[in-house]
Amino acid sequence: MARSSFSAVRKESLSDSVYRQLADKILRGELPPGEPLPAERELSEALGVNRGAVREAIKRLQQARLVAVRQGGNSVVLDYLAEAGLELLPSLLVDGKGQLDIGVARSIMAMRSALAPDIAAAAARKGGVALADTLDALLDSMRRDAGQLGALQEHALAFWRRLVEHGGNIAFRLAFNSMTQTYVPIRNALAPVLQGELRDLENFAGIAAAVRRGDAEAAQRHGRLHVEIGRRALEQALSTVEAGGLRPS
Amino acid sequence: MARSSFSAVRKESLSDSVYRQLADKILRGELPPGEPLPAERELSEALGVNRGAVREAIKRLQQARLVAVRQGGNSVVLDYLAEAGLELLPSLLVDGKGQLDIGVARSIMAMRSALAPDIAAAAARKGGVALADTLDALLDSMRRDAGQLGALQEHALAFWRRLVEHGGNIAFRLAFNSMTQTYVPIRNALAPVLQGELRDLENFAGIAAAVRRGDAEAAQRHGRLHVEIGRRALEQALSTVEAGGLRPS
DNA sequence: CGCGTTCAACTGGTATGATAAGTTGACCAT
DNA sequence: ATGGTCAACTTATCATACCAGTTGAACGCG
Repeated sequence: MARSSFSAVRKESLSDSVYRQLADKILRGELPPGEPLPAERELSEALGVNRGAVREAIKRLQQARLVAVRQGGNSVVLDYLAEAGLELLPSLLVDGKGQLDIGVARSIMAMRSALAPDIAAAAARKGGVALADTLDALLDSMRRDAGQLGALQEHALAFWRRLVEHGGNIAFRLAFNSMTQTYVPIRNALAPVLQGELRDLENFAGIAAAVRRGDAEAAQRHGRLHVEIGRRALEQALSTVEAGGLRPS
Repeated sequence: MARSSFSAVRKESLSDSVYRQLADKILRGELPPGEPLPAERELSEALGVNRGAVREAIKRLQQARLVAVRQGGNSVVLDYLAEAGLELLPSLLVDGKGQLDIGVARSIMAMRSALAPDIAAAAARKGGVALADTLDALLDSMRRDAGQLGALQEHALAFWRRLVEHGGNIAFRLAFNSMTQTYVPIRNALAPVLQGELRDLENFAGIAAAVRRGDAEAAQRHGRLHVEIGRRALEQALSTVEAGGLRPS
């Protein structure tokens, strides 16, 4: 019995489609910073949709800081490298055609390496025994499903989610959300690459034990060792492919 | 002669206003997760605006992952702690009434402490002499404006911006953007608190020198020492006020 | 020529009302 | 209990106005 023989039918609204098209053009550089966007009326005619749909899409581009809008003048494209927030990561990692950007992947792993140790440390400071118990339960699940990479992956993600939920740091939590949303679409392609990290139950256990003792420093150390395994593995995998391009999911 | 005796006139569109109102209700917990949003027609009537404005606002809420929308049913409020991305930080730090959330401020400083060292390290690896030159120029400006906290603050922000621009890590860069957008609205209130860090030209110089040598480890060390100054200072300031509440700008 | 004024032709912002399409829950027949 | 029907919701989309701010070229005055 497969985990999901069926997948949700995709339903994309018109404004979603318009947003994706415009965002993709901007992120690919086809619409460079400073370039004025076509008028809403032009766009709606060119795309064959109502002007309301175009306006909704442009409002979202504005929120993502991809364009600046002002009444009376055309909307202009902004420099997303200087303006956009972390929520843009998923669109940057895999572009409109499903191609994976290796530089972005490297960047994400580096950021993960920077944050994960401190997430573990914060959890150790604030989590307490209750958190340690749920972490131990997850460790049991990991040991039970040691052979199934996909299951291990889910458990690992849940492990980190617990840590970040109980660390009391909302910035870490939001950043974790952004990174998770980037990770999930490509997790199947990533599982074999990260298997060394996924099977590193030693540091998972080390973190759990450190949380139980309230030992922030130990949690930080185990966290750092753990994610470095994955970072190195991905680094090696990327440098061999470097131009091939993995496919999401 | 003040730096800016005039400020830009604020112009908020109707949909912006609707968005802020709804987002504030959600972030304050007035509209808890799972709660269905009023129908678009109800909202437009209650707020006295046309339905298009409401729809644009809801599209933005959807993009921020504050609500889930599906045709035929009411939109429902999501749990932003579990869904939203880092771009939500500014709205969380200072709420609709301009009150500053101390826990959020602490979180941000912790995240800054986690990222800054690695940002400096990445810049040292990739920046080269060209970056070092611009950093030295900024150092000169800092020494020249040593007495003016506001100017120092601008220079420090530019210093870090240069580092993150040349580190070649787009995740760091986007996260930096998100944090900067959080920082700017309250920077005037923060300047006196962070003055110890702003006047720490020693570690700024250390980072610049490390960049010139391509010494990532030294850059990381100086970066860590530097931001820890500010983190400790804010920690102390917050624990004394703890319930007072600073005002932005 | 230089410089401000005017104004028509843009742009986005708001409003109204109609129709299509999907969801929900009560009701009913089997 | 199960599944079908249907009316009353909801959001999605559309078309067409008109309001409001920007822009640039044409104009006129010194």
